[in-house]
Amino acid sequence: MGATDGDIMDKNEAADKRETGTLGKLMVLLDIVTHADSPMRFTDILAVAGQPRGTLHRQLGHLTEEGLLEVLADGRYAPGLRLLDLASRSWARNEFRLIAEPHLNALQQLTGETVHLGVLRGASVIYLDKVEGSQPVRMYSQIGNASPIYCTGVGKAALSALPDDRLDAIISSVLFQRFTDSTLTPETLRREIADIRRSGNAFDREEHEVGIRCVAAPVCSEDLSFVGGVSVTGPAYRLTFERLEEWALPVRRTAESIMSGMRIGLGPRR
Amino acid sequence: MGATDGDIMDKNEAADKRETGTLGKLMVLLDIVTHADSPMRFTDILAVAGQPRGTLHRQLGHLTEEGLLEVLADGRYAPGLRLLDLASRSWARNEFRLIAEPHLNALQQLTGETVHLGVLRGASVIYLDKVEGSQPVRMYSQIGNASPIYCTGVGKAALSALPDDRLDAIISSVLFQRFTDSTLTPETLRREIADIRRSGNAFDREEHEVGIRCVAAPVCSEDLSFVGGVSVTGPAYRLTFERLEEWALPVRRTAESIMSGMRIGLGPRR
DNA sequence: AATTGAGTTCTGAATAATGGAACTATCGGG
DNA sequence: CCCGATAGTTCCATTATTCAGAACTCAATT
Repeated sequence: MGATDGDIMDKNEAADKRETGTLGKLMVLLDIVTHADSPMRFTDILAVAGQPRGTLHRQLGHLTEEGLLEVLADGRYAPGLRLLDLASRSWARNEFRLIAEPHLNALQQLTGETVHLGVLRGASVIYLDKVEGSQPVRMYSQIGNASPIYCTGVGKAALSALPDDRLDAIISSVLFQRFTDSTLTPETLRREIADIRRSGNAFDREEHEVGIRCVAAPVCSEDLSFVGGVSVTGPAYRLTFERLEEWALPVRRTAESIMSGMRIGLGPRR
Repeated sequence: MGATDGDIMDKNEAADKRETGTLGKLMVLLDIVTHADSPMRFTDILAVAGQPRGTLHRQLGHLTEEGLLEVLADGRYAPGLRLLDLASRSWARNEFRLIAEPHLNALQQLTGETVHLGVLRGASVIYLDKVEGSQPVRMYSQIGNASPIYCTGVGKAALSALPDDRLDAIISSVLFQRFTDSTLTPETLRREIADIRRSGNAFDREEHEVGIRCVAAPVCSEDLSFVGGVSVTGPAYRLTFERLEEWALPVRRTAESIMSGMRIGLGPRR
């Protein structure tokens, strides 16, 4: 199982200067509960939320009332079903995903491996879509997942599309966790970004999970409102280094197709 | 393409007596935007939200700031990526889903058809999980989807587990849309519910989509904090009426296994 | 240049959130 | 059975946010 990262988008998320008032406070709670490994009791939340008991109680009540949280039989709080409902709609109609979909399928056909579309959010990559071969594998298990940016092909590809100031801001806000022997550090990451900018391709050589490699290429809109990447991922025994090189170009081509689709689909304000 | 229902959980959702203050108002907006077929301009939202311009502007600003909404290049509002992030976590750790998973897989193996786990939320069914055969079909396209309760096997199974008062409340709050020639009306639904209670199985005989049939059975926790169902779904040419009968028992067995798993997993307040 | 439409900013007044304390319920000993 | 904890809920005067509407900016239209 791929390590899920709990603590990556710390500062970028919270320390945004602007305030969102009541909503912001509630979202902090929602994050606490959804990030927990298992449902939390009132007191558990109280300990980390740093709010007076009365206040917390009302806030959790409101979140529950709205279906964003759920109270289990034993009183513990878990994420609510409304989230699934909201997300499924948000996913189904996502413009970028819709534009990319046919190109992702084509790339999957060509390579026979799993193809991903990911997008940068804060200091994480969120997988927007995934096209697999024939195996009946759990799909939701990836889509929507937030993954670290410094050890996934899509993440590094996305970073390479950013201007230096935003790149620096992100790199310094992330804490680098070591997943495998090959996981990058801030310094090696910077060097790699330079390579990616030159070649147009990012690679993941078992940097996140042993035995998993990928080739990726950046996909972004002109105004950088969308910054992400496409990738082809597979097991190391099939994705030899030659294979990775061989697919570098098709992946880049796919990225370009998606980008030109975005210009058509989003350019004219219909 | 299966019809997606926009307008089903009207009253139950909104007319809940309790107020959630600021959060409630913001969630209404979020619903408006996520329910829209395409991104909405400020003025579009203004028209349906019934809020003063200034107020709406700030509210949308807050939602955007939190990543729940996104502002596209042309200023239109679309659902934000944070929703995916929240939902993926909420799904991955959902207790009921985790308990049901192995049983769903077993049922899929046995029947070779697609197996669903759904749960009642308000007056809709939300699909919590789906196990398919070999076809590489889009999974997210179902999970999280809210479907009508009166014309899906899982929906009818779930209803049959409810006490009469809650059943009545739901039936009267839903507006029955006619999807196919076989779609039920409030009256025929009530009659069917009675059948389901007797036999333990719900069927969908092309009531939602022509050519699609299913057998389902109710799954619920003792305290009715979870009310849902499992189903086996497939094309009419494979799921003959004899087949449906043949699988009625295995589906019921699966439902029972899940329920006993829930008693073990949820009973003792660990 | 004048008009309309779309979006943003500002303000005192209205409303909802806050936090502390008091209250209740449940549990584990002694 | 009672005591003291621990856990969760309710209350209410105070305070901070949100509200509504008007005034304002900016662009496109005529």
